[in-house]
Amino acid sequence: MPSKYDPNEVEQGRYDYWVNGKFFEAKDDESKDPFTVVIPPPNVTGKLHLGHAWDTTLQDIITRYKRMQGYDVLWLPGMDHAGIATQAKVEAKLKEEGKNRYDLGREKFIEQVWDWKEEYASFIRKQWEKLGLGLDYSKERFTLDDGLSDAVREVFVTLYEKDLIYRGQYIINWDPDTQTALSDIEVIYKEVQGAFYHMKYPLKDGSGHIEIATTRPETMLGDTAVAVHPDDERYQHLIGKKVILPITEREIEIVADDYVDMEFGSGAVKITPAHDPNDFEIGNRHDLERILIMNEDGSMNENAMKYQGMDRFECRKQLVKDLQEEGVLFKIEEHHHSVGHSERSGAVVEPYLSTQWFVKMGPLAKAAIDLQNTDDKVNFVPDRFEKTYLNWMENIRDWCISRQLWWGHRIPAWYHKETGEIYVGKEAPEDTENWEQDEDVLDTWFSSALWPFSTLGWPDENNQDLNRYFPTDALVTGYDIIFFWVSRMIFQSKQFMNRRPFKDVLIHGLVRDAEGRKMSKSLGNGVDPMDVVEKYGADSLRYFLATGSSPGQDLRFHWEKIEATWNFANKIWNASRFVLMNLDDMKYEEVDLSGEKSVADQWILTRLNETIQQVTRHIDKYDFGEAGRHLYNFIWDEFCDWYIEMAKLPLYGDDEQAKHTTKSILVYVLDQTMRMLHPFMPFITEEIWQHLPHDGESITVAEWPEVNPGFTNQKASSEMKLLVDIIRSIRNIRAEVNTPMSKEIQMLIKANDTNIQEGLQKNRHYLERFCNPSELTIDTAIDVPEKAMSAVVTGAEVYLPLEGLINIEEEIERLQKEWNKWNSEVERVEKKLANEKFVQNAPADIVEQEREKGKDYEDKREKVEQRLKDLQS
RNA sequence: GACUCCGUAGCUCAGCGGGAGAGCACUUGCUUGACAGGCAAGGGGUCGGUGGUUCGAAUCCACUCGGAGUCACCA
Repeated sequence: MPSKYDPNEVEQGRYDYWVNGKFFEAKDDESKDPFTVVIPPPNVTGKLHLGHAWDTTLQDIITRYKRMQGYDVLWLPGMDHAGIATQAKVEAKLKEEGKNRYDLGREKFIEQVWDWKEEYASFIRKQWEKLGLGLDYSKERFTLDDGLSDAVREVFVTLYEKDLIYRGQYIINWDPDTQTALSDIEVIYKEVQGAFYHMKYPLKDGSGHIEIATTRPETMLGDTAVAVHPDDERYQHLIGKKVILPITEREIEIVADDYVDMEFGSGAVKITPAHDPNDFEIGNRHDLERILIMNEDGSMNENAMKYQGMDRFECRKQLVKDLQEEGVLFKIEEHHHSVGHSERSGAVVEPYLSTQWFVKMGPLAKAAIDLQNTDDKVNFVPDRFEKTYLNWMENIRDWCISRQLWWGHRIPAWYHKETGEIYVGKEAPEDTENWEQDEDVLDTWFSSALWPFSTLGWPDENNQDLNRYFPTDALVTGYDIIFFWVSRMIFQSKQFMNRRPFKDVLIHGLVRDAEGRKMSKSLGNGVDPMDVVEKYGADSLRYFLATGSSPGQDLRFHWEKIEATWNFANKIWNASRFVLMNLDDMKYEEVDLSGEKSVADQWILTRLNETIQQVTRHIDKYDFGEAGRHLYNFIWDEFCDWYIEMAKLPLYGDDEQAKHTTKSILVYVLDQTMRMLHPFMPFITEEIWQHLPHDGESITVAEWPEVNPGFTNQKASSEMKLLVDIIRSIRNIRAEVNTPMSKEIQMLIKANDTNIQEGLQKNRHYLERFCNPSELTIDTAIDVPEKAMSAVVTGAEVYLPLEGLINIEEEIERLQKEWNKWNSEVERVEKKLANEKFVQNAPADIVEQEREKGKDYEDKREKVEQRLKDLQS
């Protein structure tokens, strides 16, 4: 093994070994409990970003952990066809070639998209490989697979038959760029600096005019009324009268409607039922005409008269100019307001009258909300996101699911060529020549909503996978898609499986750049996860992602942190190198922990137990950060800094029995530690595990460590603590008086009692190795030399006669400070214990702890005080 | 307008009812037989503010200041 950890070397070929060994495949093993996770299917539009890397790393940790715990784990991979996004990419590619999708025709175009899909799918699989994800490729799915498409049709038809899907003419969000309808959540509202245009519409009877204001003046071409509040005294006399709409010269009526806010603007509102959702409602109440004034591409249509053919924004400019000249438009105010933009294309979304398909959300949402009051509820982690979810569900509106695209699931509805009758079914009507299928496809999220069960074989209810692996156990995703996906999976699963789709949903945040900004193409601040893997290895990236923040919080990307994680990996690498170098070809069968153990042995085994307990507990709670920190501290601060150093004594000594036990413990502890670290850092742990004496083919299927109560030894722990305290205090003094470790000095240790003295005698070899004394005296009574540095630890005092090096005044000053420290501690504890309420109310063990601390502090204070007296006399 | 999150060491973040922690940065020393990307020792914080609950608050509650976000409304 090289002395420097080289991730590329370590990761090379490892994934193939895992995949070929089928370690990641669900075993359908009835003797084990199943544990299922379905991957949030990435879009086949492009490459994975750090957000994906984070999301999948968390899932990999969960599934590797459960697999090691003996579950029959299924982690199902797959991808999403991502309707608008993918189609847009392919259309952009065509545009470069000077073509568009209509040149190709539907069939040819879709063939091209499939080519694109295949290309990116293999790219994504390559990235999953680089990240080391333990996916079961034998069960990989794609949202447009036959089975999943079958599920989509089944759901559509069933909901239609239950009146939960309907077709109708409503105001929807229209994206004139991609020329498709969008659902409410695909619209992003952005604050923009716009204008408020004030206009006067003349009354037909010539008795004056009525003032209205709008932010979208071009829509006036489609106005079919002006509305005022029925109680508004200013306008009482005008209700029912007609105004002449400028430009078009159409007569429109002044109507009264409660919707109008008297306080806002002039209190009169122009009504454009075909271009505004509120106006649409008002139009329905007053039976108003709906005049559409735009084409689907955002240009003005024939109803816009002389503006026909102009783009909507160009029309706005020209119209404003014309209206100003006519004196209709008399004021333009600056106005800050939010305007909807297409999530995909960025185009300003047009509220647009259109015939579309909708999911009636009321009953579905109610069932999903009610589910949360049952034992079958979805457990959100962190739980605050349940509130986010419920808030949204409670205020949900019907879901527009048809999209004017070609790439996606074609809506299973046919229209009779002559009668116009609608037929909805999984297959085309038999007399197919008389029918035309709906041209549109379904919202991508319509199919993703079925993902947890459609991937497992539904609607075939006898499917084995479905029966064994559904409901799934955990879903991991970012808070940004709770509405898009999580909530929709819940209500669809409730509707079709009558169960929750997953027990737990682990919500994480967003990856941001070092300054806390979102990573975006326009800012150019994105980091490619593959670059990180290239430079520092997948293990470093994964450990950073898993431990860099707490559940639900965002995560800032810092190269320095990745580097720090690499250092950790390098530390592990070298510790393992040390262990391996000292094993002398020890075989797995030769590992033997039954021999007599040193304090260090007993201590490290005790700490290992505690670490197993903590790490397991934290992973169970999805607290990967805490789990990682326990491992980090155990490996670096305890195993490397102390145990390995202490193990060098027996290893370099000639007690063969002790040597064998030490080697066994090194192997055992390292093995157990590598297992716990494996879900976080799969590559390096597998590499090390393979080098260690081991049993089994791969650490991926090794058993998760369990606490061994026989190994916990508190007495050894306190003996160890005393040794560490003494060693530290001596190092401390050496540093204080600039006496390097290489220089031998005399050491006197005064033990508080004979027990302690015997313990220290037994372990004096450690003190000799770590402190380098010229002479080491351990006794309960010692003659304290006049000129000496001293330290007080729990159970003992340390004296280092350092004549010539010691500055009495400085030493007195130092001791004075120490005395102050102990004194304030004593006072604090005394005050606490003097408080009757504390003694009465606090738990007994806490009170007892305080009493013991108090004794210890008093003892230390007294010893420091005595030392001060000696020096000052 | 409703809701949520964050404010802890110079920086990035843990901890979330019983004595302030980590990584990086900083200071000093070290050719210690795994690692100088290392080892050893150290400096550094009235845990945003004010009240309250409690024997005890960084941790729970209320208010408040500052930052971020989600949803709704926006003629």
